[in-house]
Amino acid sequence: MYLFPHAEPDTTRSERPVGDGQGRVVGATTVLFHEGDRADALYEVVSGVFRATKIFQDGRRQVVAFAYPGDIVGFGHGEAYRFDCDALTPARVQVTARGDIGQAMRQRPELGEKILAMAAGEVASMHDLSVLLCRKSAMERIAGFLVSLAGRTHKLGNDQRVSLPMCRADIADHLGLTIETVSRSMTKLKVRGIVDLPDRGSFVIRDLERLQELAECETVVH
Amino acid sequence: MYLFPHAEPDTTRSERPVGDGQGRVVGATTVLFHEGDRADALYEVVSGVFRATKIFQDGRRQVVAFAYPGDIVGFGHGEAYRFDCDALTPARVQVTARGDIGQAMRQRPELGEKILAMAAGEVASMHDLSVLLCRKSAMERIAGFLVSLAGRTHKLGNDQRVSLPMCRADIADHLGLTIETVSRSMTKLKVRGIVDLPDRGSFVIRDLERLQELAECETVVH
DNA sequence: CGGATCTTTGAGTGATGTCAAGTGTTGTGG
DNA sequence: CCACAACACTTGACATCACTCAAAGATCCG
Repeated sequence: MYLFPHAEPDTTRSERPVGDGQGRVVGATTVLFHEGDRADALYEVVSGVFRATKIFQDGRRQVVAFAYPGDIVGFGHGEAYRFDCDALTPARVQVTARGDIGQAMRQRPELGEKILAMAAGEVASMHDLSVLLCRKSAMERIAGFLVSLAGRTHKLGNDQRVSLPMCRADIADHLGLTIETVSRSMTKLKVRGIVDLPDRGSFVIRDLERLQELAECETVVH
Repeated sequence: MYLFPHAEPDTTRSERPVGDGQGRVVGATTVLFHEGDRADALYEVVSGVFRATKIFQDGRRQVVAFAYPGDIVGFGHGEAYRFDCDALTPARVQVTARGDIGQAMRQRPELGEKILAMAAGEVASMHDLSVLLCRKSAMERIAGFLVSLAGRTHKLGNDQRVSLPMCRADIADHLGLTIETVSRSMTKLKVRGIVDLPDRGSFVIRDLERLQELAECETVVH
């Protein structure tokens, strides 16, 4: 269900939309927008995974969020986008020009409540992130992150292969750790038999209960 | 300017509103709501400072936000509030019953855009928090926090006394540090002549430039 | 004045960051 | 199909920063 199914995809960008009624199709590494660009569109992820990244002068990077199908990116910005956003996998997005929102709301006031709900979702996920960052140990953050990923991809159970489309550096910059610490923590989880790491791009939860114990604080699953 | 100036204050709570047209008056330590309460009202801070706190099973605490005049609390929750909120100082809040929002939006669709802006502000402040938490060193977090406080109270300059209504434990739990580390970092800032700490409840920036250098990454000032 | 609470300061420890080397994987061009 | 380069990931050794535990000031409030 799209909030604004009548909205035209934004054709002013370099990546041309492929009109198939399913929204714009983009390849991996496609940039949706850069920090500082005029925030003139919302993107609902239809398929694939996106990465929202903020880069600081000193070269440090924060991965603000990973966006999965159903998530909306480009919300909660003012005039300009506050971070870069690019695709980690081939993906599809539903684009809504921002100007259309006010218009749509005037026509269909009940949309306001949907927008409220969207806002709540966005704020909630930021809460989750800051909760994750406040957890003291690297292990807790990693465990929490993996549980959250499994939940978002509807594979929150034992022995299901969960895709891990982001690299270690992305995870590290998301959790405020180094790639070495991420690697060591994951290895430790593997050695303890809590997860399996069949290859770079995926993981399997072998003992969800213990993983959740490690994650400790209630992990909000979307 | 209030979004819903016609809204009646919520009279169902233990703290009775004092109807003076300026919203409800509350004393320090007054609880606006607890985590888990039905999220049926928004609160705009008119004066004073509030604290949003999340407490975990293991006893750890996260201070999700400090709310200053102009800030809106109670936004971005679903059915139930996601954290506790109480006053750090005597304060006034403008209360809007949540049911009134949908109603108000139907009547005045242009409100939708205001709500969008509110959501943007809420999301932005959560971004800022996670940025703060990702900064590696304790010093950067403290410096960033002090700069942010000075900005929010419109005293972002040298030699102005800025109120510090929250205790060290609140700061620590906000920044993901311990009170000892907070204390040591503040002392170090004082020794270096960057800030002055005339008493518990306030600080004075003596060298804004150096403080901002320590905070490094762009600190968004509200 | 005295107790309670908050804050500061000190000493020691441990987790995570840093630096560095080594292994594995992917993709390209011969 | 293989060789090689580029990149991603893992592992190890060491250093450092922040946490823990402990005690000693400050400040507040009766």
